[in-house]
Amino acid sequence: MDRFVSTFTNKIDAKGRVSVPAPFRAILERDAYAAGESRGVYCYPSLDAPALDAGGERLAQKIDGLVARLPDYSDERDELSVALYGDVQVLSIDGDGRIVVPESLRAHAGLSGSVTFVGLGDKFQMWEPGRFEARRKLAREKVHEHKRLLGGGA
Amino acid sequence: MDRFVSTFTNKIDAKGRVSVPAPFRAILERDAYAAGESRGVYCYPSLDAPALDAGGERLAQKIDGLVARLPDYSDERDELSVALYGDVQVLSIDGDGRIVVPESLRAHAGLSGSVTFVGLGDKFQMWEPGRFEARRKLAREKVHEHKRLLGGGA
DNA sequence: TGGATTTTTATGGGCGTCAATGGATCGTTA
DNA sequence: TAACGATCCATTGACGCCCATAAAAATCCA
Repeated sequence: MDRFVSTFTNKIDAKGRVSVPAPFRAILERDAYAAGESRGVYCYPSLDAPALDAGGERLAQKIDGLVARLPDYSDERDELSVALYGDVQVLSIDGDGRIVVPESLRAHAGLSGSVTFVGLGDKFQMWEPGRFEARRKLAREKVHEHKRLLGGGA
Repeated sequence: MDRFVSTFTNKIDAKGRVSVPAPFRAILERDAYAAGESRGVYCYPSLDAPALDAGGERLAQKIDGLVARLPDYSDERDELSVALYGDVQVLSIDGDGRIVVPESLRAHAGLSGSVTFVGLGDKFQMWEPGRFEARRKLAREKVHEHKRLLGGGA
């Protein structure tokens, strides 16, 4: 199973378009093909970061799974649905591998000039480059702290 | 199976007409075609929110299913039937993809200038934009609280 | 190994189509 | 005939689609 890895930074042009990094695109395509669905990127504001979460069909099905566990027409289901489906935007990839990020999403992540794509395994995130740099630095430090806990595995 | 996803906000004109977002329309059409039924939107006041629930044939059949589970002529069945069927309006979509929301429904959701369409998987809701924003915020907080319970999925 | 060539990516711009919206027309009915 | 509903028409702006250029990567060949 393919995973999103590495980070790439691309520009947003005057029309709000951004190229999805080619390696990510390849994964999305295989993913969509496997699910028999049309291509499309599912994108929503990250719950705990000034960034956007995104992924393909596999991610969409994961969300379906969460909601489907709850009984039809229950309050919990409606609430969860609003938060999960309601915030999701389906971005289509044009012939040149680009997407348009709507204003509402761009605002949440503070995106303007360029975007940093960050692979996270079964999904990826989109960050304002500056903010991501800060976050990455912090993450490095934490990893360093926890390194001994990992017990020299990989 | 197609799902209603994303949110869209459209205007209500002087005559009470609103454009149904094109992606939703596409789903409704496929849905109606699959069921061999004429197009039409089933719409009723949400039971637990100042909003309207709406959907196509698939939603109608789901409601049928809920009611059918209860024994014939039971009080529960009568009550549920009234609650679910009683307030349902079948709205027709005109040639330009618009529906007219009747006054009674509009009152329940407090709709006036514009409407926010919220995809919830197998149905969608129509909200007064301001109220929806509040609801969405609340829902996100709840999801955030329960995130670990959900197994870190989304 | 080094250099040349071909292929993929990223990015910018132009253009046609479709969706959203407002207004007009026509028919029906009270 | 006035009011309302349904169908049709027109405008505008957004979005999808195509092409052009340039940079980078991969490939090939001497």
